[in-house]
Amino acid sequence: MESVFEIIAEPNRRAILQLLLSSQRSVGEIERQLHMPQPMVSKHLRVLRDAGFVESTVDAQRRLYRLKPEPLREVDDWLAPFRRFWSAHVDALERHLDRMDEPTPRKRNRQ
Amino acid sequence: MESVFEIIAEPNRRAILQLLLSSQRSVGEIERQLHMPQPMVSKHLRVLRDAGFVESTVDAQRRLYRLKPEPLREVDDWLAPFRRFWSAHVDALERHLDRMDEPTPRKRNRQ
DNA sequence: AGATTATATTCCTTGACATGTATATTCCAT
DNA sequence: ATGGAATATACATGTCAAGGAATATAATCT
Repeated sequence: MESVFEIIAEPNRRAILQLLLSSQRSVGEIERQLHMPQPMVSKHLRVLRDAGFVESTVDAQRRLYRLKPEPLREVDDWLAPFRRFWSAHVDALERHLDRMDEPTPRKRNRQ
Repeated sequence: MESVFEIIAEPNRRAILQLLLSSQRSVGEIERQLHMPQPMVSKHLRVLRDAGFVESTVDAQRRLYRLKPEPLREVDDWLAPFRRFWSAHVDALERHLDRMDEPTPRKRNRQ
């Protein structure tokens, strides 16, 4: 479980991150708002914390978790070169790129 | 294997998508450039095609695969609300949000 | 101190998926 | 038609992580 991508592949973890967008939360709050069993919340938070997505603060018996979104930058960076592709005239751009670096210039049938 | 996030969680699939950024490629080209066995390439391409990440064109015995990055938009959209968090003054923003929606206003020790 | 609340961890099971090997399919060339 | 190249599929295997149940740890309150 190293990759940032694997970590956000889990829907519950994404839900937790989204929940933390608005404010920090205790484990119990997350548990209630997302309707997940408490051990499950703790386990996902552990993964998120180890990967640097969240950090925790002690408040009595509670642990308050807050967002630390730096790791998401890696996803954003990976995504960057793809953005130009969905910039409206996708088709034109696609075809332009396809003309470069033709493997074998031959007749070609659309499937 | 429904989720866009799960699909790009696989490193080889991300590599294929990145390779297709510059130009369309045949399966054999992908195989050679990424040093992956051919069945593996075909299988990952199958997943990517089913999910709408790529489309294929027939060229003799070859299949040319090209990028179709629309599904990545979902990732980009999900990422959007997090972007403001890494906008330089992360700390200030964090603290601001933490002041809202306090669970129980009590003394709080930094961990 | 004992009871209660809040969170973390351990153990176990199960399912999903990536990979490898082998084989099937399809198309081209001679 | 036969052989070979390119790609896809089928089958078997191993791994890994998510999920559930139970329990451990830690802090609070009376």
